[in-house]
Amino acid sequence: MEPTNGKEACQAKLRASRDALEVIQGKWRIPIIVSLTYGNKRFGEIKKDIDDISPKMLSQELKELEMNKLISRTLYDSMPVTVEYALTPLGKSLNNLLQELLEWGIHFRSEMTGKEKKIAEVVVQH
Amino acid sequence: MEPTNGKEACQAKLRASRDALEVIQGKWRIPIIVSLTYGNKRFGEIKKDIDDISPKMLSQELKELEMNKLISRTLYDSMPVTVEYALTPLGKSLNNLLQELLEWGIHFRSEMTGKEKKIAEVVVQH
DNA sequence: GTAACTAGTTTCCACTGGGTAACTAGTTAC
DNA sequence: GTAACTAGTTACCCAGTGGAAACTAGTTAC
Repeated sequence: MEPTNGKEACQAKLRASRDALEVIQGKWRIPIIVSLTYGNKRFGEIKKDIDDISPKMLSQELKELEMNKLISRTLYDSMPVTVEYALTPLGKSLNNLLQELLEWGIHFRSEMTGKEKKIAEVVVQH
Repeated sequence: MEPTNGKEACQAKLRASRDALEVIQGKWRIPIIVSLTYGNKRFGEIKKDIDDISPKMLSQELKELEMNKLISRTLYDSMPVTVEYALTPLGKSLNNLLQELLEWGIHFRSEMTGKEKKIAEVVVQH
């Protein structure tokens, strides 16, 4: 990634990143999508995968993801009513992004373990 | 990405994604990093790139990013004091992730433009 | 003196992301 | 009847995110 002089290129990238972030941001959306990466799931199953999410937040974030067409919701009126959530093609198109995110998460953790997280010394140059 | 049966694999990915999110999350951090992708910059220059960020938030998020070793801060006591921010190797290691994020942002926008964002009809199956 | 440049800090306030807990509602099993 | 399963909803509360505006502080130029 060259430090190109293109001011417009930088602005374009800033716009694209903010477009993406608007949809993906928050504590729970990515984890929910990761969970659905392992097959279609019902409300309670996602809740079990991400055990510290509250039903309120899960419900709320599933609605948001559905509105943005990243997941689909299918209601089965079986014996006890069940609902199945699944990734749409658009949701599945997050595959590469998720892969990079996961790899970086692992990389970051390995870089950090054992290292103190203090502010680096300020370097004064004359 | 196969819907493998591995419950442990899913849990491992959930952990990795949440590790990464903890560092990257928020409205401003990714945009700041994108800006620094285009070369080392001073406070005022980043502010100019991301013109709707307040100095308070920029200062606060730069500190967080520095604490997590994603960026470095160098003070030059030149005529007017200047401060230069730069990506560390760890910050630069976000390259692939950023690339995927940007591409997905563009993809998402093109998928969405012209399409109404309403909740899909509920499909009832017997 | 005043203005302008640098890089922030401080205060005050609003919104909302998110947590907890209790509650709804329909069906099956006992 | 009660309990248990499904999938949520609702009400209340708090801490943190983020915005606006004013202010600090050191130096240079006029």
